[in-house]
Amino acid sequence: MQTRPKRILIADDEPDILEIIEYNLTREGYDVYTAKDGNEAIERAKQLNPDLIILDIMMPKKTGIEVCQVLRSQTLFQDTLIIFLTALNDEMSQIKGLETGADDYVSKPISPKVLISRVTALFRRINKEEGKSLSIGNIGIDPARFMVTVDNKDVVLAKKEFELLYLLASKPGRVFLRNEILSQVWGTDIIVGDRTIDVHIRKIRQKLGLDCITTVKGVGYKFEL
Amino acid sequence: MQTRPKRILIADDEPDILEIIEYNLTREGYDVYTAKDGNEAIERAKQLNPDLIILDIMMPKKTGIEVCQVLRSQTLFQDTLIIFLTALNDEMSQIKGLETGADDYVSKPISPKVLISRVTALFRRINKEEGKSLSIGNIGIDPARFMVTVDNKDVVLAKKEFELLYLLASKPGRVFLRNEILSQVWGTDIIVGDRTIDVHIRKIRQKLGLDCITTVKGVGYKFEL
DNA sequence: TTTGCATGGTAACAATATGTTTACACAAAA
DNA sequence: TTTTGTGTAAACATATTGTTACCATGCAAA
Repeated sequence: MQTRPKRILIADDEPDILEIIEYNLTREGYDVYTAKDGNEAIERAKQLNPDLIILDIMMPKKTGIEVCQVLRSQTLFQDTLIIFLTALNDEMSQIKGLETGADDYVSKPISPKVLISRVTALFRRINKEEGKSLSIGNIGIDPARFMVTVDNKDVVLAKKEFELLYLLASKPGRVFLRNEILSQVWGTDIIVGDRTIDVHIRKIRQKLGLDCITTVKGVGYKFEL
Repeated sequence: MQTRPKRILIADDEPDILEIIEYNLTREGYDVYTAKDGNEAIERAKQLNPDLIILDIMMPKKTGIEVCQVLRSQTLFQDTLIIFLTALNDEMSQIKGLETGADDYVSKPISPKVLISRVTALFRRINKEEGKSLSIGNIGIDPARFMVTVDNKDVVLAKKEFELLYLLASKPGRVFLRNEILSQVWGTDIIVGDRTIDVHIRKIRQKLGLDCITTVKGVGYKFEL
């Protein structure tokens, strides 16, 4: 299924950074557009309706955070992906503290490889959410409605629970290592204990009322009826 | 599928940092080596051929960036992973870091947890080589599912059992010495008794219900139908 | 605001699967 | 026969996971 190239808007006031990112993302097959300050970012976002916006925090006219807030207040950009570029650690913590509605953060200095991997990861995540519902045996998983059904009866899962189940069910039978699960569901930077996975697995098993998740000791978990 | 421990070279002129990183990564099971300036880093890299090099930017003799450039110019280090350690706000090194082809960066002050998570993430990304499934006669061995099938019936093996079987089956007919088996499945550091292999072999034979592993007395074992 | 609830993370402990060693029987070779 | 190596079962130790309870947080309703 061939889709149109994803449109990416980058806003940063440093031409070097802009150029490097543009070069790398273009090479990956994206349609890349640029803006060099906050106001231009908003303006171009409106005319381009990009799939992803990469915002530097420190920009003239409007900061990335302000841009994000402006955009998020409009329904058009409700689902647009936004990545923040941050230079400083305290910026990072500041952002994370705030409810900014960004989908990811990348700190400077930017490694093109890391950025690309984050971008593709984000698009992949979105594709999954848009992907049609999974149906394995008597279990239905509908990312669009964020719902799971067992024997056509609705089961309500919390966010993390759902994401975890969806990940496992996306490749039934395949074993997911604990590491894989952590980075896919929790992200690479977030550090949580090992027991966390167990607890969520348990909750899923409990709520679904059937044993569709198999433990592979010393390795990970897999979805299996 | 125990692979040899990944080799990591850390270069930093601050002994404290070096020690903290070394301690944490060693505890994670990596083989860790250190260097305290740029020249030593290059030298040790050449003799060790590490899988990952962690370079502080600010070092005597040669900066991390220079080290990176030197190494990257050689085909041997073309695919070696490189992580930069950067102090905050170091704009210059940021820009140059981008051009030198580092795979990731971690900013100081260093959180061991974050560093470890980045390191494992990097290795995982590189490790796309998931073992291939084997199929010998009526036996199927699928590392992705961590499953063995005999006549299309699933057989559940424990981790070590699976790894052992996978090793033997990877080269049917070939005899693996007890030493080889130990180092491949258990690793070089771990010391276990001789009977341990026997016991696992026995469990595999038992679970598979057929004799596909042949004993070569005084030598080792081989997989054979 | 306060309250209550849902969520998610963690610690502590229990339960269980797995791995290792021991001990000994047996078979083959010297 | 003696020696050496291997198979087997059971005991033991350990690692891994399951489970529960508790706390912090955020959010929504009152």
